[in-house]
Amino acid sequence: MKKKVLLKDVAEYVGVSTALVSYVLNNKEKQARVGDEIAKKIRKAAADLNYQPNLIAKSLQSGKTNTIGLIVADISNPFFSSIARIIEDEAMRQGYVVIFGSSDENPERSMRLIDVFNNRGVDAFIIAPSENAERQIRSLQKQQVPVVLIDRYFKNIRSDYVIINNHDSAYNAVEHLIRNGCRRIAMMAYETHLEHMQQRIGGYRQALKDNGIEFRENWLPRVSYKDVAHQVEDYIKALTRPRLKVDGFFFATNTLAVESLKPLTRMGIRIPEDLAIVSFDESDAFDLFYPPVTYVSQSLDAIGKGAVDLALARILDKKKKPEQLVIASKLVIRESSIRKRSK
Amino acid sequence: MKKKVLLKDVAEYVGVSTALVSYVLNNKEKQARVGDEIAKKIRKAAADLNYQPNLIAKSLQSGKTNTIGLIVADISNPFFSSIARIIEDEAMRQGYVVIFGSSDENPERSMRLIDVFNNRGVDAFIIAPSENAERQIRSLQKQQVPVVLIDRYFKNIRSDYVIINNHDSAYNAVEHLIRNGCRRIAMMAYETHLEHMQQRIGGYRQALKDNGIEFRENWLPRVSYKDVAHQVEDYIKALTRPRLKVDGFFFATNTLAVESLKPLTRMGIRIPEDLAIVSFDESDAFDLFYPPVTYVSQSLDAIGKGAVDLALARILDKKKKPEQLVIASKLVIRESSIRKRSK
DNA sequence: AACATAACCTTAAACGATTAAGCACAAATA
DNA sequence: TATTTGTGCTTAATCGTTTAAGGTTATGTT
Repeated sequence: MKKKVLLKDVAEYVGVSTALVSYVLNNKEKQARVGDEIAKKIRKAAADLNYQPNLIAKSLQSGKTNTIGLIVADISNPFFSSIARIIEDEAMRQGYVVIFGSSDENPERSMRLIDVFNNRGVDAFIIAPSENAERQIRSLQKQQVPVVLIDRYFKNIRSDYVIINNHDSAYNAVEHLIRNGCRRIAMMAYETHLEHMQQRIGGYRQALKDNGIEFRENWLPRVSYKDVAHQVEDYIKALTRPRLKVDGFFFATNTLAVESLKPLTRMGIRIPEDLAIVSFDESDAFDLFYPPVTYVSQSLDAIGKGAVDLALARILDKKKKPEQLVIASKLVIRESSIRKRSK
Repeated sequence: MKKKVLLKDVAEYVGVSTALVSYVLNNKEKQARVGDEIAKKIRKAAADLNYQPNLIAKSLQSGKTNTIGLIVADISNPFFSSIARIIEDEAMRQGYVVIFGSSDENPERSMRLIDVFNNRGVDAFIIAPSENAERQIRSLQKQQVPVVLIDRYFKNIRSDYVIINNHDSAYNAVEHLIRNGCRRIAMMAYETHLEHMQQRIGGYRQALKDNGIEFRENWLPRVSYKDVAHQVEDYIKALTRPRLKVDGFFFATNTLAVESLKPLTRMGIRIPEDLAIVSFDESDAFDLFYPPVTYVSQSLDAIGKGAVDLALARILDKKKKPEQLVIASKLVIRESSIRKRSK
């Protein structure tokens, strides 16, 4: 129940000023010309008393918190929590800790988080921005606060970011379906103007076009962020009805796929015979589903590490030119998309 | 690029001392007898200048950070990330932010996290403790730092915690298998002395005993935390071999189940015909797996909210008597455990 | 002996807020 | 009129560090 040990306590214990203790414990003995003897004594005393520096005081003094603020859409989404883990590890290796928040794709919530984190003096932000977050990002940049965007980015904001090539990834995925005999290919996307989603849609449309398949609005349901499960189910029902019937489905994210697979299974739709399937992102469920689901694999490792690297680099040099990392994706082909083609 | 607006700036702008500004912006005008006129002016000025208080300075002064430190085994595990999300929401509602870390079931890492978070002055910890973390928890308690344990707890530490009734939950799960005609029931557990795991094992053994089934060490593989996938596969292979062959399997966690289902599917073992299955925790994969997996559902909501409540209560009263919350679990019965019994 | 230099340590002002104590003046009381 | 009480504000210490600037000795140089 003794009170916390302060720098002052160590100083008194040894019989020197706090300045000396500070110098020694921060390994500035050389510059401060501290005697070897006394330095040793100070270190010993600090250890004996189990002195732990108050990092808040340190931060106030130095203007550094060694904290990274991570804002994602939803930390309970495995895609984001996996990235969070990578970021945590990488940050920890470099002496940083991570404070996180979920924006829920909601600009107000995102803004609140950004403000709070900023007032707490995070040294850098890593953000998977929600729609309409441009102003917030710009504002941070104006204040010279390091920001790295992940997963999503804004065309008209020059910033550090780490993404994958969404257009090509989608293109490849859809082309893969076509090569496997699909001609009536739907894509389920989220209703958002966010660039990454538009790119994925673009890739889908381009693949159709390049293969002489006409695009149909009907085939591109756009799910809004609220009450996803219901909407998904409705769309799945509609698109598997005879009139619209599709033979291939490309899902723009793991949640869309997972939510879609539930009604598909219930309805007894055979995969890939009735419907071939490819999804973006990964999920444990994709492995265990039968048949295993083909998916576009993003290297979460590369994204997380890249984001931390860019963030730390910008902390060191706030004026540096923004860097963009485009991580390669990989189409992991499983049975959900492989049709035995009738020659 | 203007420098940050400080309290002092607001004060100068209005032409008063910083004290007044502080009183007004903290709604202490009454106690400090600030004039109505000037109070209005101050508020206006703060808004005009977009003053944002430096929370670090505030923390240093007040000794409060409004931060909760969350330490789990692995934030990328959906079980923990889902709880993290609940905790985040609940904490945010109460004006707290969350900083998190993954212990990886490793006491050294756990200790490092606890130290760092503690030196940053988190107001409370919410911890899913790893094995051998007793000392660390005790040390926090001695320092009067609020700690709430979740998911796991220590028999010989009096602390706040939120858990489910592991013994009974396991008992029910295993009994359910027995009622469905299983007699040779294995359980896959983690190799740890942590109480929650021992309780689950205890429930399993008790259920066997109460139903006249003799316990066999062979049937209880204990997986250590490193290289889980490999071990799991080996155990699955061994236990499905004719000599040991089991007809029911109870998994102590979602990761064990998910990792087990992979080799089981590859090996073409039919579920539930060849092997009936029940798992602890939940997972998207349990819904999509065919057949859907029976599982012991913990109310993550109740756990998360409960943990935050206990934490905040203890922040308010550090001497209060430790409280224990035992959340009810629910066995969600799906086809993976339902055998058509031959009468 | 007189002074410069080096070696070692202390003082005190920051960092940006909060808040107890005190000061000056006006109004109320006697 | 003198004294008390109340009102509205300022001053300055404080939280726990860091660090520039300065202060004392001891040592070296001439």
